[in-house]
Amino acid sequence: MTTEEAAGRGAGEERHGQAYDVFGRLCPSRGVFAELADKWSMLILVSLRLSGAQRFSELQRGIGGVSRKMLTQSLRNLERSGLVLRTVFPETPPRVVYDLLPLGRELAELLEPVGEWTERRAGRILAAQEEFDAAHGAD
Amino acid sequence: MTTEEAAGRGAGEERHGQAYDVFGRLCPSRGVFAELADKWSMLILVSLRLSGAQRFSELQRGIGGVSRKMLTQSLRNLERSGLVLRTVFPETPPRVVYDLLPLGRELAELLEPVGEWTERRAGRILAAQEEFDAAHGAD
DNA sequence: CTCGACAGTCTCCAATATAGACCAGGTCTC
DNA sequence: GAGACCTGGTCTATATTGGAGACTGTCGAG
Repeated sequence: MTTEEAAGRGAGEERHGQAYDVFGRLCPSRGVFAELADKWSMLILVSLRLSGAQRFSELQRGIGGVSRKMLTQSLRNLERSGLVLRTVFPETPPRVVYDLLPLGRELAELLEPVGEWTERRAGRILAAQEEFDAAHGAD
Repeated sequence: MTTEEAAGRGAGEERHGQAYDVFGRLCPSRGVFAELADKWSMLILVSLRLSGAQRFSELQRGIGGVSRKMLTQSLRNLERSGLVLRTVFPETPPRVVYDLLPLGRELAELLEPVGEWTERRAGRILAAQEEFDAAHGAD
């Protein structure tokens, strides 16, 4: 509990008396969650888990549509948080390899089923979206 | 496979011959993933799972720091995708209750451990970040 | 009569994401 | 040895997004 949410939480309450609470606006764990709960970071973690250690350009090719900037930024973030190890081989052309650290592997293992689920249910979801749009777009 | 990634994927390859691939920039499942893999949607799903059906203002209070705008937007999205059911009771004051549909419950069950993990590991991650900042901030 | 709750919507402004150019080595080709 | 090309980035300009906070309209409380 990080002070403020000791006061008025109507719904979630303390839940299980933990030190951190992702639902608390001011709780440090919220910041952590916000950093990791983004598209690119999640895809990076899952990609590293599925395909093993990869270099920058491999990741970029593997994750369709990431810009170099976002890839750099997300990787830095993951490195900073101790989830990913960045190893530079000072050869030419330079080679930089990224791999999961134990902490990152833990999260990647939780995230992988989310990716699978998305692929498995994508058809159903797309259908629901079309239905919704048909019903609400043409009021 | 959605055409384009049949061509050059160096790292991930087809993986397991699935129809959808979240790593493909043009794959519809990527869009689905991008919509669901955001902070607020994930917190909403977990909140609904932990605390059951809730009305708009309960969700807002429960999820510290959501603006009404983002809450509305994320809920609409979840409703549109068939993960969440929105029920309006035309009373006064108006009452709108949100609950998980089976599809949403599935995802929420996968997401809950991610929230727990974040809370459990937040301390470690925060420490790693400080260490990183100390090492790299003061070069 | 004014205040607040409810479930939003709307507008404005700041922060963020993306595309694409640019960079510093070094190697390879000719 | 000039130019093209690879790597892993950074920089910049523009598009998109996110948050603060005012507005809506009906009701019950004080």
